[in-house]
Amino acid sequence: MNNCSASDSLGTRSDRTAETRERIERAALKCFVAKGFDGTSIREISEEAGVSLGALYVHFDDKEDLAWKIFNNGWNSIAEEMRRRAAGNQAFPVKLTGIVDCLYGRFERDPLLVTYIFSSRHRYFKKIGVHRGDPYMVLRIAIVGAMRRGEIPGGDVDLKNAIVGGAVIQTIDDRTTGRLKTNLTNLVDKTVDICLRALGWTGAAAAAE
Amino acid sequence: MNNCSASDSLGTRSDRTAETRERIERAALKCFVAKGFDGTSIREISEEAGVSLGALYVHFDDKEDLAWKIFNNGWNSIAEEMRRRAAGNQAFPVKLTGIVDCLYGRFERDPLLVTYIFSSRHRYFKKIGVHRGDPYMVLRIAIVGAMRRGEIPGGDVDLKNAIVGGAVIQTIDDRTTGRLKTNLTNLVDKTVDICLRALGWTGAAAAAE
Amino acid sequence: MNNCSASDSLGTRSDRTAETRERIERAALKCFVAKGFDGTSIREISEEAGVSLGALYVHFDDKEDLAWKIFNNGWNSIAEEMRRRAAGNQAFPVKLTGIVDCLYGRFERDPLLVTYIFSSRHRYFKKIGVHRGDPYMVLRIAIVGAMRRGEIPGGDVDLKNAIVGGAVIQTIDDRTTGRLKTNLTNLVDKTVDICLRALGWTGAAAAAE
Amino acid sequence: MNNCSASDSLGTRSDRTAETRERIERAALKCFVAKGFDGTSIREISEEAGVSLGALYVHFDDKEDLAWKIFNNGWNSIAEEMRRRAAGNQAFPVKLTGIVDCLYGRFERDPLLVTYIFSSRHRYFKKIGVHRGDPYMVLRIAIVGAMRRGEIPGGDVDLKNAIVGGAVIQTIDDRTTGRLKTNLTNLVDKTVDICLRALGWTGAAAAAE
DNA sequence: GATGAATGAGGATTCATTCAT
DNA sequence: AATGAATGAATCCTCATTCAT
Repeated sequence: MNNCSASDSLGTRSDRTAETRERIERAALKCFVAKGFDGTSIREISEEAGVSLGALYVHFDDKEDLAWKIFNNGWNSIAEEMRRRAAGNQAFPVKLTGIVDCLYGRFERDPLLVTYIFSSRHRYFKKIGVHRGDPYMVLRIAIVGAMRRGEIPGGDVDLKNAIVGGAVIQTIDDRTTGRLKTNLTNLVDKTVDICLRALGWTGAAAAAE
Repeated sequence: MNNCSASDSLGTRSDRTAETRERIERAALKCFVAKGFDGTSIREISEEAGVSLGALYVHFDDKEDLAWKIFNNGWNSIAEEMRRRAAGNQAFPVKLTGIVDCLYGRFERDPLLVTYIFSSRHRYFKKIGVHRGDPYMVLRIAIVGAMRRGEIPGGDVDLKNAIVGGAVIQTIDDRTTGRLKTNLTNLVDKTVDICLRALGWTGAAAAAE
Repeated sequence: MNNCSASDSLGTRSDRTAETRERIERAALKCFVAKGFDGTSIREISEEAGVSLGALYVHFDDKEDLAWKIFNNGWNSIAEEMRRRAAGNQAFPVKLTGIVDCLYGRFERDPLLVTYIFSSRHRYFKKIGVHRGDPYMVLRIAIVGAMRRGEIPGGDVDLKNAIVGGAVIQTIDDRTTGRLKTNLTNLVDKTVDICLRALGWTGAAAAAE
Repeated sequence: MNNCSASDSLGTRSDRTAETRERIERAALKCFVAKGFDGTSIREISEEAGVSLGALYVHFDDKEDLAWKIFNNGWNSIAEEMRRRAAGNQAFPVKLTGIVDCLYGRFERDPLLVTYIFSSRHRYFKKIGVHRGDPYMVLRIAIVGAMRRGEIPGGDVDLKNAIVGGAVIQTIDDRTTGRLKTNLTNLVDKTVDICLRALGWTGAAAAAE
């Protein structure tokens, strides 16, 4: 029924296959953010994606698999970028800036994905457990490292981690709900400053001496 | 709590009516937190509450009404307590301590309710709008007040509000997921300290001079 | 809870009881006509009647019993009046006028009841069967009598009965739906004239000779 | 009726789809006539049709949509045939014969449909309104035409329309309830005669002169 | 008699999933 | 790979009826 000529914009079969899969994922993302996982039906996703109902099951095992793959890809991709930017021997403020910039930048480039990741993360905590490389841990490791090196005072790692993590998440949340009007990429430095102060970072003073 | 007659543990008819309603609300709360609104069936709630399926509709219009009333009561109750504790001419640290203590205390006394409130709040933002007296605004007003009085430096109210608010919410979240093991009531002072530092509060230094 | 003094407008207990029953019947009548038997709930009836839900079961066995009693009382009452007006040795036109006048008059005095009777009659045909005295039969007997006496030509009793009966019923129906605007009591004579002509009545011509 | 391939009694997919839809409509028709709209459950219809419960919602929006489509198709189909048979310059008796023959013929060929149409028509009067081409109006227009041409005396169009219309409807009704035993197609001429007499038609006399 | 909370069977509808084409 | 009709379990909700007060 589909006779594709050589001049089609998407030539090969696998190109088209991948494109369909992509369309389904984007449609699902949009629906899940708007109405939640349970509030979204397979039919809605297929309509939003402009494909048939059955097409979904060609590319994904089931609805849960679809939601999971979108989450997991995004979660891992964010984690990977955060790890990269917080790696090495950079000073803590540089690492923190990398982490915040990664999240804020992602959000402004793809708000749907970041919103989905953060709002559905609880659903998958049991499944993903806690890995050295997940976003929570990347921040935690950076904080512990800063403490070890004396960049910030020690103690209460879990509390400080929660507070700095929550600060970033809530900023994104407030941006989504409209309470924050500024493009987040412009707030990276201020956010980092406030978090550094919260953590008792005194490097600037030291540097200034 | 009940005026019981000699012949029955729950005397009057209206006592029993109120008790049934209460049972349904607690059961719904438990289910909603465990499985989400859409993931919870009316039947599960009624079984958890130990009442018939139909009893639910004697006390609430529908499932949505039930969820809304639980949320709204809790939200208003928390807001009311926060307002009370942040009112008057107290110094900013005192107000902030009141706010944090209110939330942490509530959580430890009724974790289900606080978890439900915070995890379902997005669902109701459109419905409740932003009022002078809601939890978000109580904190914001305290921050603005502190800036006016020179207790903390000015600027970026929305960002600072997000950060401090997020800090508290995430602390509660981490407590729920087990990342934080300490009873939150023991973390009030430390949390307030960190938040004060984040906000650039210099009162202690000033006081020390 | 009800302490009725001697000065109450409805003094005795049985007066009040009868009044409640009446209120329920009228409320049910209104609801049944508006939304049908199945489309009307017991709760709606009790609200329309201004009594409690349970009150209904004090006066009637169940919903079906309520509907039946309203129907049966009305049906018998109409039949009884029709029998009386079509009785005796009067000329056929007089009898027919009595029948039509009875139905049209009833309708204009109590449209709800007559509408209910005619629209729910099929529901009860099995239960009431065909009696010598029911409305259908009263008309049929009058027609047969007129044939016997030579007032109208013979033959096709069932067809003629259907046609004359349908004529009257449809007139009422058209009045209900608004297709007929004239008060039916003003249409009695014309209706009778048309029916007489339909039945081949020649008495007027004979009388005129 | 179906183009069957060699390998299957119902060839194409769309053939089977249409057949399923048909089966559901016939099953619904049977149930609605037997037990009324409200008295019929979706499950009963699906069982009668020999399809799954969900199949109903593949072909119709909901129960109401199903009932409406059956009614509307039938109503329009009858109206269309009546219009055709009452069209042109034929003499009034011919037109009336066409109308009555159409209804009686339909009834004897498909009693279920005609019974359903007439017994559920009130339910849809608001929705369909009054159109030039609906069954009521076809008769009315024929009567008005006959008056204009002097075939029958003038006056009281609405009343006469009601009476003739009611005559036909009641005949069908009496046939359904068993009060009339004769096949209606044999009663067309007699019915028309009686109705013509009711309307004061004198053409036969004139023709006889 | 009157009340209305409580019951639970039954009804309409949705929805993830399958499978023949 | 893509389609969409078909399935039937599961869900929300309604409703007649009961019964303790």
